[in-house]
Amino acid sequence: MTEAENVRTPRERYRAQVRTEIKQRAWEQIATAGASALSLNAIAKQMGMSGPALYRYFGGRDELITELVRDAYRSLADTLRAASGAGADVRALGHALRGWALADPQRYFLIHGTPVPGYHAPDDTTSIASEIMAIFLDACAELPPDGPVTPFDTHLEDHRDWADGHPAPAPVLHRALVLWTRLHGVLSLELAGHFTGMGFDPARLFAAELDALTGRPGS
Amino acid sequence: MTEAENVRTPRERYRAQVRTEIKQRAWEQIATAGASALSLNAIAKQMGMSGPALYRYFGGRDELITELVRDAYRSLADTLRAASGAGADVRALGHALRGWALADPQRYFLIHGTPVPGYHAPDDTTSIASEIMAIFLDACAELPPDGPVTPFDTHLEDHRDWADGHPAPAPVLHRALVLWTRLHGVLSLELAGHFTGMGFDPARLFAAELDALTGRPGS
DNA sequence: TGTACATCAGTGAACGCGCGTTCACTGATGTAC
DNA sequence: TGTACATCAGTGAACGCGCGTTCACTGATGTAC
Repeated sequence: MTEAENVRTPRERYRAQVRTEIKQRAWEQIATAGASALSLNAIAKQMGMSGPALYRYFGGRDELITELVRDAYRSLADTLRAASGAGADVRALGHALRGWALADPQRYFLIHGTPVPGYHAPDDTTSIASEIMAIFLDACAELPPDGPVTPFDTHLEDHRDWADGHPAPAPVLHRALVLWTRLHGVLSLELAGHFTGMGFDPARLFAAELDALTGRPGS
Repeated sequence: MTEAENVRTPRERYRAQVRTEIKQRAWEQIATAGASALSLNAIAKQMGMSGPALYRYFGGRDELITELVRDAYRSLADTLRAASGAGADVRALGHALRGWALADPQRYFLIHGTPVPGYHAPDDTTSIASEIMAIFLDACAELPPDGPVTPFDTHLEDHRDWADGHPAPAPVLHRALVLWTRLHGVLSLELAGHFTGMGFDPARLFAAELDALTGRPGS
C-alpha cells in the first residue's frame, strides 16, 4: 500500500507493514459488520496482539477511521482516473464507478452513506472530492451539447467556484452534477438492497441512466 | 399516534401513551446521534424510569427499531399520498418527498441509508414500499409520453411484477423508477452534506431534476 | 359498598460483555563509540 | 568486533463507561363477588 514504499530502515518498513495490516483488518471488519462496528480491540485480537499495541500506529479509533476515509477517496479517484484515461468517456467512467462500488459496498457507504452526526471528514478529502469532480467535468465536456439552457444552468453560472476553475460552460457543470447524483441514486439504492425482489436487473437500469446522460435515449 | 386510538380501558390508554413517548424519545435520539446510537437505557433515563421498565413495552432494542422503521415508511407513504391527492402530480410528489426528508434527515436515512449488514427490515415494510411505488406509478402515468422505447423498457416489460398489477406501459414503469432513483440521488447527497461548500442551491438542482422528468427541459 | 384477589407497571440488583484509552513495564532491535 | 546505551514495539493490568437483558420483587390499579 501507500506507506509501504519509500521506506529506508527495517523498522520503518515493519511499521508500514503493520499499519497496512491494521487497515486491511479494519476494512474486513467494515465490510462484514459496517463502519459503526469497527473496533480497535477486535482488530488487535484478530492480529494476535493486545489492544493497546495499536496505539503505536494510530492515535485512536477516530484517527484510524479518518485514514480509511482518506484511502477510500484516494482509491475511488485513482480508479476513475484510470478508467477515464485520455478518452474521458462518460460510460467508462460510470462503469468504473459501479465496479468500484460493487467491489466493496461498505467502502462506498463509508464515503457516500449515512453521515454520523458527530463526525467530520478530514479536510484533504474535499480536495480529492474536487479531483473526482474534475474527472467528471472533463468527461462531460466531451459530450455533444443537448437542449436549451435551463434556469438552473444560469444559477450554476453564478455559483461555479466548486468547479475549481474548470473552463466548461454551465450546461456542462450541470451535466457533471447530474451524472454524479443520478449514478449515485441508482447505485446507493442497489447496494442498500432496495431493488432485491423487484426482478429487473439493476445493471441495466444503471446503463439506461448512462444512456440518457450521453444523449442516446434509444440505445 | 397510531396506537393511542381505539383504546378502551384507562390502562390500555396509558400503555399506548407510554409507547408513544418511548418512540418519540427514540426519534429524538436518532435525529441527534444517528440510529446506531439508539439506546434503550438512555431513553429510559430520559423518561425518568429504569432501563428494564421498557421491556414492558417493547421486546427489546431490535423490536423498537423495527417499529420505528415501520412508522417511518408509513409516514412517508401517507405524506406522499396526501401530496398526490387526486391530481397525482409528479412535481407535488417530488416536493413532498423533499420536505419529508428535510424535516428529519436521520428518519430518511433510517429507510434509505446505509444498510446494517445484519439487520433485515420487517416484511410488511415491503408492502408499504410497493404502496409508495404505486403512487409514483400513478403520477408518472399522467405525464405525456416522451422518446422512443429503450432496451431497458423492454427488459422491464419482462420484469414488471414489482409494479403489482399496475396497468401502466413499460416506459411509465421506467419513468417511475428513475423518478425514485434521481430524486433519491440528489436528496441523499444533499442530506449527507456533500453539497455544502459548493455554493449552488440544492433545492434548485432538485427542481431541475423534476423539470427534466416532467418533460420540461427548458423551464 | 366493601373485601379478596388478580393483573401489571416499574424498581433495583445483577450478569456478562466489549469498548476506548492510560500507564508502567519488559524485552528485543538498532546505534554509537 | 564488542560493549553501553537509546529507541521503541508490545504486554498486562487497570479505569470507567454504557450497553442489552434477566430476574425476583414491591406497590399500585383494576376486577369479581
